Amino acid sequence: MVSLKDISARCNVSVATVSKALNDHKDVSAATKERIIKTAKEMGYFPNSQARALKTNRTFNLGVMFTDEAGRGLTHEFFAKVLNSFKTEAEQLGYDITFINKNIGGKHMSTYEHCRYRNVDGIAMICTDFSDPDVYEVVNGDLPLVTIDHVFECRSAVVSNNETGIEELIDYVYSMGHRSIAFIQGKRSAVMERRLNGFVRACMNRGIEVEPERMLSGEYHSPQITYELTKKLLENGSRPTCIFMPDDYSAIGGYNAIKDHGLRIPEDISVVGYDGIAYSEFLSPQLTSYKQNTAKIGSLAAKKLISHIESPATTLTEVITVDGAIQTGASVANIL
Amino acid sequence: MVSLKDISARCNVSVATVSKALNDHKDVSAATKERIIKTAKEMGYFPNSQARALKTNRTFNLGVMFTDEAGRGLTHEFFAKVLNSFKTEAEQLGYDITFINKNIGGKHMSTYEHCRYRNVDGIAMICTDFSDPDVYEVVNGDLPLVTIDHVFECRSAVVSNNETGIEELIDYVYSMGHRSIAFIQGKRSAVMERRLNGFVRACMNRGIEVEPERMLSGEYHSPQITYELTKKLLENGSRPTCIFMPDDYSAIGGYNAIKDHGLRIPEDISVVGYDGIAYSEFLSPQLTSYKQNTAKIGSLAAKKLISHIESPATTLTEVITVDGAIQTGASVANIL
DNA sequence: TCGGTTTATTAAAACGTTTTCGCTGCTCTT
DNA sequence: AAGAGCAGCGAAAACGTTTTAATAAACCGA
Repeated sequence: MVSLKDISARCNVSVATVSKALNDHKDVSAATKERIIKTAKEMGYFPNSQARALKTNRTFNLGVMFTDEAGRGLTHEFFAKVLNSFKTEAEQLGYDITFINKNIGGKHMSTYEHCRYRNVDGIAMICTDFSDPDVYEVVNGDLPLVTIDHVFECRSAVVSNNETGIEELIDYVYSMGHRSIAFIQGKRSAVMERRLNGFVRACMNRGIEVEPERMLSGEYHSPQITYELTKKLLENGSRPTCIFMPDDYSAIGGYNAIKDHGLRIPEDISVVGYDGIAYSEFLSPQLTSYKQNTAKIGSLAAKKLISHIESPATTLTEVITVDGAIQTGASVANIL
Repeated sequence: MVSLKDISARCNVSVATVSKALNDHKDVSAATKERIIKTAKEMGYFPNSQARALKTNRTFNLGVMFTDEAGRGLTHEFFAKVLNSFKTEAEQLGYDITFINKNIGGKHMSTYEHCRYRNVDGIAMICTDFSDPDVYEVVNGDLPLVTIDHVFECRSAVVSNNETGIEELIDYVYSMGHRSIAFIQGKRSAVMERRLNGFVRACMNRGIEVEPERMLSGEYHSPQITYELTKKLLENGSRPTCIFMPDDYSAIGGYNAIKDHGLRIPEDISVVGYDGIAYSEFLSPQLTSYKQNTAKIGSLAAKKLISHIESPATTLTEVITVDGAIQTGASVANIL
C-alpha cells in the first residue's frame, strides 16, 4: 500500500506537507499542492482510515443496532426500508455504517463496549428490543444517539406519527359509516401505546363506543396470531363492521380468517392495516392502510445523528415526528 | 479512554507486557498475567480497534456489497434473509460487517477503493448488480471474496441450486398430471439462465413440449409486470394447465391476473412460485414453491469467506451449491 | 539596511497498539 | 564452576496519519 511517506519521497517534500496538501490546508503553495495531488493519484494513493482515525478520533462510521429476532429485523419491510434510507443518507454525508452487536466472536462484549471498541462516531437504534438492559448502557453513554420509533429522555428520536395516523384512519372509516370498530393491537410497546391512545381518543371524539371485548392484544408481524384473534373476534356474537389489524403483514392472517369464516371483504366486513408496505397493494381486495414515510424517517434520522456528531453545540435534542398518509384500498366498504 | 499505557503505569510493568498478558502470550508469568487482566477489567479497558488494525493489518471487518436498487436490496426477502444469516454467522466468528458503497460523502471512490480505505478483511457480494463495472475491479482485486448466486472464475461462490430446484418442481407438477406448462421468467441473469436450463432439461426428460409462446421473459420481484404477462398468457388461445412464476413475490401479480380473468386457482389453473418466502404461505390458496435455504446460504458464505481470510493456503476456491426443498401448498391441482 | 511580517516548509511528537530482539537472572548439565 | 538453556520482562521500532511548533525564505515598509 502506498503511504504518505512514499509520496513524500517521490515529491521531495516532507510527509507533513503531503498530508496538508491532500487535505487542502492553506499553508502549502498552490504549485506543490498540485504536484503532490497529481503524483498521489498516479501512485494510486488512498488514505488509511484507521491511521487517520487513530489521530483524529473520528471514524466516519455509524453503528446501527438492529436485532435479528424472529419476525423483526431485516426481514421486516418497515425497518428494512428505514434502514435502507438511513444508509443512503449517511453515505451521502460521508459515513459508512456498521452493524453493532454483542458477543462478537464468542467474547462477551456489551453493545456499548462494542461501539467504543469500533470507535463509531454515533449510534442509531433502528429496530431494537427496548427491554434489553444493554440498551440503557448505550442511552446513558456519551456517544451521539438517535432512536427510531422510541423516545428516551434527553435523546433525539425520529418517530412516525402513530397517534394521528390511527386517528386519520378512524376519521376515514367513520366517514364511510363505520361505528363499531374492533382493534387487534400489536405487542405492548411505546408504538403500540401511541396507536392505542390515538384509537381511543379518536373514537371518543367521534362518539364511537370503545368496547373492551373488541380490543384484542396480539402481536406485530404475525399472520398466524392475527388469524387466531380475528377468528375469535368473528365467533363472538356482536360482529364489528370494521377491524383494525396490527399491521399490513399480519393483516394477511386477518384476511384468511375472514375468508375461512365465509365472509367477504369488504361487503361483509371491512379491514384496515397499518404501515403501507408494498405488498398490501397486491392483496385482494387492496388493503386500506396508513403508509408510513419510511424514506423520510430514515433520512431524517441520519441527518439528525450526523448533526449531533458534527455540531453538538448547535444541534438541539428533539423528537421529530414524521407524517404518513392514508392509502385507500378497497378493503373498507361505504355502509352509509 | 484507558490505554495499555495506563494499565502499565498502574501495574508497574511495561506496555509490552500488558499487551502480551492481554493477548495471552506465553512469555509472561501466570501471576502478572492475572494481575494485569484484573486491573484492566477494573479500569474498564477496551482495546482500540484501529490502533490494532494499524499494526496487524487485520480489521475483523467484512465488507458487504448490497445494492439499493428498486425492488432489490434490503427489502427483498430472499436477500434480507441471506444477509441476516451471513451477519449472524460472521459475528459468531468474530467479524463485524460494514456496507460498502461508492461515492461516499460526495467524493467518488470505487467500491474496491472503498474496501481498501476501510481495510476490510474480505468482501461478500450478496445482492449486487453484476453489470456494474465496479464489480470487476473487486473480482480482479486481491481481497478475499465470496459471491452469492453468481459465479466468477477463480472465486468462491455460494449458489442455490436453481437448476435442480426447477427440475424438482417440474417433477412435482408432472406427477400431478400437468403436461402443458408456462414459464414466466425473471430478468436475464446467471440465476435466470440456470432456472431456464433446468426447466428445459426437465421438460425434455419428461417429454413435455416446450412451446416458445409459453416462455415469457419478465422481471423478478415485480407483481405488476407479472400481472401483465399472466394476463397476456391467459388471453392467448391455448391455455396452459400450470404457470411457473418468476418468484413468490411476483406471484401475487399472477394470482390477481388469474382471479381478474375469472379463473380459480387451482381448479382452473395451477400456479407455482420460487423462493419460499414467508408470505407465500399466507396467499390463498397457499402457494406451491421451492423454498431456498437462506440460512444455510448466508452462513456458508460467511464461513467460506472467513476461511479464505484466515487460512488462505488450505482453503480451496469452490462453488458451493445449497439445496432447497419443495414447499407444497394448494396452488397445484391434481388433474390425473 | 534593517526589523518585522508573511509564506512555505519541515521535524518531531503523538495516537494505541504489536512484535522483535535483547537483557537479565535462574536452573540445569557436565 | 562454567557454560547452556530458559523463563520473564522491557526498550524500542513500527504501522500511517495529523498537528504543533519551529525554521527558513521571501517580501515590505520606513
